Amino acid sequence: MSRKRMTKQRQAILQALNDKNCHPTADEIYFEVRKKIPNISLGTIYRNLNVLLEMNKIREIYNSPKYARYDANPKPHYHFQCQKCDRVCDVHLPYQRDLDKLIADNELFDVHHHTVVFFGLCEECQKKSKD
Amino acid sequence: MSRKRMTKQRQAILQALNDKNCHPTADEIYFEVRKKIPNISLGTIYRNLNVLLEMNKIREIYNSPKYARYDANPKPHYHFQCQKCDRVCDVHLPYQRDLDKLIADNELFDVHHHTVVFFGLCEECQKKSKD
DNA sequence: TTAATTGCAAAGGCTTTGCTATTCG
DNA sequence: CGAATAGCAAAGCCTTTGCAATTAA
Repeated sequence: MSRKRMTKQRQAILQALNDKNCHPTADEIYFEVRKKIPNISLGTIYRNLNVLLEMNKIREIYNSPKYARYDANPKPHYHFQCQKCDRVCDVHLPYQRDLDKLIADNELFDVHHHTVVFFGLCEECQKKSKD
Repeated sequence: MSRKRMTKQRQAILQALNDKNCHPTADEIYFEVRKKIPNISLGTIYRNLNVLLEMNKIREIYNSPKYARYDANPKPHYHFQCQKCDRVCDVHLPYQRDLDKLIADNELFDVHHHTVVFFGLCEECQKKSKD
């Protein structure tokens, strides 16, 4: 990893992210930062977000897969995703319905359901990393 | 919603999804189904997956946002996403570290962490829907 | 000075869509 | 027969990347 600078663009992006209480998309950050740096480009936004991720200054929400995955079981249940091979499997932990109620009671949201995804290494990738 | 048919293509896609124990991407389904219907097109795969979603025969994993969202807080915590306006906010429920251990003890996965996302209506969208 | 970074524009990669021909019911 | 669906290809949309000019350290 190369030595990182703190450019005014990178500074402004981090600032914009800190000012938002909800979690913006790259595009929303772009519009926010353009108030201060009108000619900043969207490419710069994306590049800086990726640098800030590398530096562990920010997080990407969900670490979700870059493209859709489908499940033939429509009942709510939890998943595991391997961080190495991206495989997604079911997890045998019953759906915790009381969590929805807990949130609904403590926040102003009207909660319908929730999803849980565990991340780590699947059996096969654990074996491979021992080689 | 229009009256749905059960074409051999739709049938084969559903079959392929049921046969996989892990959760495939559209592309993986495409390659699987082509063994039976060699000239099926990727557009048909996507269109049918969307129809099957509408019919509640299958689920899309995560219901995650279509594009990345960023978070200035790198510590693990849970999120709420509004199903109407897509806004993503923090939820004040402490990270349940014991869940990771529970899964690691009961499955063959090496679990590092997990994410939780609650879905429902945010305060503003609840108000709007009363109008 | 010089390696990192920016802007711009083009390219990538997954997903959707328009159109015509087919096919299920 | 008529509406829904398939195939094909083009378009869309978010994100990444190549390149020459600029800038932080």
